[in-house]
Amino acid sequence: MCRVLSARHLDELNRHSYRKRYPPGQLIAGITPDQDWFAIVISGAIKLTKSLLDGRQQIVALLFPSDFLGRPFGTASWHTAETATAVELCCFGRKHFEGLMQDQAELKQLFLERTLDELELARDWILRLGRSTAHEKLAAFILLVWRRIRAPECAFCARPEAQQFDLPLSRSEIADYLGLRIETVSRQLKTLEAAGAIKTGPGRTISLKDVRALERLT
Amino acid sequence: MCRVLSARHLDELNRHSYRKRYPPGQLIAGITPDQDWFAIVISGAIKLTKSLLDGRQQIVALLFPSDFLGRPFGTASWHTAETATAVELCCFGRKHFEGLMQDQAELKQLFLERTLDELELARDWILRLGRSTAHEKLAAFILLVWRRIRAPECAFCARPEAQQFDLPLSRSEIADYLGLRIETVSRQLKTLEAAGAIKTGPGRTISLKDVRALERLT
DNA sequence: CGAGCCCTTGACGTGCATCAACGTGCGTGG
DNA sequence: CCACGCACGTTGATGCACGTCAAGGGCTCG
Repeated sequence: MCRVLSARHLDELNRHSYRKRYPPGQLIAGITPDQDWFAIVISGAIKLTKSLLDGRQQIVALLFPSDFLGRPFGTASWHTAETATAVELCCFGRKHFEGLMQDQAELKQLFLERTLDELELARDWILRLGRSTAHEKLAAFILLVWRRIRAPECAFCARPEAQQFDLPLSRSEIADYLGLRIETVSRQLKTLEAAGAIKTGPGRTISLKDVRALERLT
Repeated sequence: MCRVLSARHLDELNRHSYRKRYPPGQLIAGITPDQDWFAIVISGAIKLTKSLLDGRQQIVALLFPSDFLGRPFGTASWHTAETATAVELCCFGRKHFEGLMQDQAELKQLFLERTLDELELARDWILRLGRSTAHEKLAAFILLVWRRIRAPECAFCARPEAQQFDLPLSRSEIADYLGLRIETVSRQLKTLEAAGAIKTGPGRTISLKDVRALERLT
């Protein structure tokens, strides 16, 4: 945001924002049709999930630092938001943020372009879910996390060159993200490890051994 | 658009627009990073498809009358657009449309909200692809087409009460949309027919026999 | 009439789900 | 201290939904 807003506008924005912190695995209240706030992710990772009536559920998006959370303007956005790791948010009152957008064309423009980017990402994911095999999905997932974690917006997440990092999701969350079962996730990780592409550590640690091989798999 | 723009603005918009018609199954040129126009679908249906390097492809969105086609502002949107049926578009020069949006807050606001809706739809589809079985996918697809075809924006498509209509896609396109194979699509349609939910006619005709049953399947 | 699509139908194969058992680490309470 | 439960992950055996392969039917077009 610093790139598009003037110092004066940034000031105004900051005066009306407040920080919130959440522990891992916590439902973030208020993601309902009448949600009254709006936020930007400062650190951590957030899952947006949708589910069918019988309980099957699917993570439809992962949010990382610099991503927006919440839907201003209008109608229901029917999913839940839950923290995957510890999370810090920068929040605004919804009405207030909408007002700021109306006043400051640059802010609205930024939000619009981000939304277009999100749409593009969602459609990429549609391609993945519809047309990839289990190991392709896992390779894509690992690379996606790696890229987001090293991104400049994520200043405190990891050194740019780190080949080793922690996945922000548990096995069952990965399964929900990739449209698989947890056993399949486990087995495919072993397969990737056997192929020499990665090395799984204790907990959720993972080391990249052969990025090229992973990329070839996607 | 008539709802949000003043008569004067509508006039201005119209003066700078032009109509284009396409036959079925035709690639719509210019959906590339440097696309120089922008359009609204007047009639017909358009497929947006993405594909992997080895040729597997997936339809990531279907556009119906009143939907926007094209990405203003900035970066590449990497997919192709192809007509499914005969299509009529209302086009604008890209630069010109961007200018209009900057001048007329209501237009930009409309576009933003539409984009947010599209994002929501894309995520619903992620849930479908990740977590539904083949017949659930088909039931959902049939209902989706039915609803869009009866929608008020689609004034000339079908009578609101029509239980019989034509699918805008061939079997292999349906397969590409649902992440299935064409044989599976064919068989699942038969299953739905055997269950008394639909009746398949000649060509792409379909009649709904039991909407409730279809809805229960989704 | 034959060529080429699109669609259907059947037989068969396989990737992933399902079911079940077990190991591991961690907190809780006896 | 161990016993216990519990969440999480792994591993193996089995099953099934959907993919794959192959053949054939109906349609349109030259």
